[in-house]
Order: sequence, then C-alpha cells, then structure tokens
Amino acid sequence: MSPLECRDDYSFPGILHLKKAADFSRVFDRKVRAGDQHLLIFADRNQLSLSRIGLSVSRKQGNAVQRNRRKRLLREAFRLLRPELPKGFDFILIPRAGVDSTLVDYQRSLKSLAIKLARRHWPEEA
RNA sequence: GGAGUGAGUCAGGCGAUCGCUGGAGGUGGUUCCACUUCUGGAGGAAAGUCCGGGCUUCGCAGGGCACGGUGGUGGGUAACGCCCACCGUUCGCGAGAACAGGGAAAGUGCAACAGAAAGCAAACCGCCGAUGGCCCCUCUUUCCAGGGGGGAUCAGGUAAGGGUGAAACGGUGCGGUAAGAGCGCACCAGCGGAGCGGGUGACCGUUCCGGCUCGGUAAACCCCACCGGAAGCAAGAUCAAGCAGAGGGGAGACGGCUUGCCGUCACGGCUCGGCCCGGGCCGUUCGACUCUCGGGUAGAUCGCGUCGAGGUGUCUGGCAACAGGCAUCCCAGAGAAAUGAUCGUCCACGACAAAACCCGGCUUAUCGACUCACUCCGAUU
Repeated sequence: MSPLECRDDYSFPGILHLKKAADFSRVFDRKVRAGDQHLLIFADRNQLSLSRIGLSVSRKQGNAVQRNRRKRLLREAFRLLRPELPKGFDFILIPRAGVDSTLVDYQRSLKSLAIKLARRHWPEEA
C-alpha cells in the first residue's frame, strides 16, 4: 500500500488532515465554495486518490472548549461519511457561528455540499 | 440544634460500539508505512499574562544619573510584589478579618459641597465691653465741676458655647477673668528628649524632664532605603531543496561584410534509434554545461518531556512557612494542533473552563458535594 493511500473505512488517520499552510491558501484562493445554515465549505481538487479536510474555526465561535467541540463534531462527521464522499478533493470546513448544530446536522450538510462542489469541478476535466 | 469563622479535599460514575494520539513489543514489505498486542493521554484554575525564576541568544571594566519596582520586623525560598511567624493600627461580642504598614518640624501642591474660616492665621451667631470714647437715666440739697451706681453703644477683647463639615488647633475638674483662654494647677491623652527593664527585631513596660499641643493627604510630586542589563521557545541549535551570489573548470579556426549575423569545417549537449552510420534542434572565439564555497528561504530534525527547585509514603528538626534523611514511582507531549463521538443506564442531573518550553506564586471565573478545627447563641444532662 502506498503512503498516500488509505483504507476506505471509518478510520481517520493523520494523512487525511490538511496541515500545510500552502494547502490551505491554495484551497482558499480557488474560491470554490458552498454553504448552508450549518457549514461553509471551500474545495479544490488534489492530485491524490483520497479526500482531505482542514478546519477553520474562528474566535467568534466561543472559547477554546466550545471551538474544540465544533472541530470534533466536524471531524466525526467527516470520518463517518468518508466512504460516501467524492475522492480527490481538499475540503476546508467552516462552521457557522451562532448556530447550535449537532453531529447529524453536520453530516447532512457535509454530504450534500461536498457532492455539489465535486460536480462543479467536473467541467474542468473536459 | 441554629448562626458563623478559618483551613483543606473532590470536580459525574459505569457499560457498549466506532475513532484520535505518545511510548514499548511483535509481524509484513529494503531507510518509511501498514497491521496487531499492551500501556499513558487536560485543569484547579490548564485562564488572565500581573509578578518571580530556570533555560536561550545578545550585551557587559568600575561608578553615577535617569527610568521602573518594592516599603513594619524576623524567618522561608532558586527567586518574588509569594508564603510563615510576630509587632502595630482599625473593625467584630467572639472564632477571626482588613491594612501600599518608611518619611508630613526638607520643600512644593491638593481638599467638591457646606461653612465666618480648610492651614495660619482668622471670627458668622454668641459672650464681654474691665480699659478709652460718646449718649441716656439716677444718686450726691438746686445749677456748674467732680465723684458713685445702672443701661445702651463704638473702638476693642474673646474662642468657652452654637452652627457647617470627613476633618475646625487636646479632654475632665478646680482656680482665674469683664468675658474668656494651658493663663495657672492636678490627672488623663498626644508629641519630643533622657534613662532603666524585656525582646534578635518591629516594639512593649516603666520613670523623669520639656514646651504646653505642633491637622489630613506621599497607589500627589517629592525625600530616604533596598532591588532591577535587554529580549524572549516565532528564544535558539543543526541539516537544507529552489532562487540569487562568489571563485574555478569549460568545446574554435578561417572567410565575408551591412559589425553581429551569414557560410565552411571542427567540437560539445539534447534528441530519433537496440547499436553504428546518419538526420534534427541548441550551443561554442565571454560562454551551454559542470565543480567548489559561504550565507540561507520553504521544509525537516532538535529545543520538547525518563529525571524535574518532580510526585507519593514515612521519619527527624522547626510554632510555622520549610528543610533534611530513607523508601518508592516515571505520570500528556501535539504541531491547521490528539486526549473524542454516539447510544444505554444510574444519581446529588454535572459549574467555570482545555496544556503549547518548564516551574513557584498572585488574581479572576465556578453547579455543587464533603472533611477537620474553632467561636457565639439556645436546649438538655
């Protein structure tokens, strides 16, 4: 198994985290985004056979404990949905402030928004 | 039992499923990853970043000024603005609590409102009006002069009483006086000086003397004593793509002219091709390509968590803070940042809040639960 591949199950190892500042600015600069009342997602294609996520939670979301809670819910949503999501993308998830979202809310939003963003990238292939 | 004071402890539990991360071991693929087993994985404040240290880099003869900080005494400590004990003042019936607690007779400044007056002397109401002046009444037989008594008033005296204020230049009594006043005296309070006794000391007790009394404010300037080199883990150390720099090596001659291009041959690199011949492209008489060097960005590794001013237990010294001895344990270590999510269940229905180089403190936030010691009140024996 290559280092840049990963089993298609409910695990969530470190290589699926978006870590480098360069990756973050690349996705943000692409300016391809979609959102609803729970989430705002930026997306860009990567050259890998898997999808990665990065999280951006601002100070407006509350204190450190509340921000941590949001990040954990978002990671959990991604982890549980990973087999069903499009591959080969980097996503940046930004939760909406002031909304009391649950894990189920985030799962639902992540799935529909990710599929929507993936479709928007397909025309570039042709 | 009720009310309270002071120390201190804990910070939802259990189970199931799916995950994350550090370490150790094993298996598999040749330096990295995957799988697997065991094991560790947020706080009392991790917070605010307000002090003090360690550590790191830079700076540094010595002294002074400036700036900043601290401020009862004696201890503790690596150090502190922290802690302990004690002293003083104030508050509380008390257990106890609070104190930025050096200097106001070195100087400068400040004090709203009220009040006459807020700092060195003054006087609003009041009291007096002895002394000096003026006026009235009266007595001295009548008028004048003089004298006695009484009243009013001006000059003046006074600060006891009233009133204002957070604060108004000691208190009580006797004497004294026109009225009064430390004006005099006694005692008390306060201040200063000298002595004696106790204490390491802050201070405490006590005796005598003095002038009789001198207000508050220094987290206002200031004065005095003591302390302080600067910046911080994005500190800093090592390795180091790319790009840029310096130095070296590096394949050429001839001819033409419009003087930087063309032509001929030669050589070098790349390419077509299994290879040779050969073809194509680019380059060579200041330059393709290549070597070396120093600096160093992205990035990586270390710093960084096995070893610490460390935790737990126990003994010894000390009133205590704490120190020492012995035994024992290894207890988060990320880096866009792990320590979780969901469900079930129980109960007192879960507050405030999450490490980011590491320690010692302080401050602030906090649902509640509990332990120990002590005080006051009440009841009972």
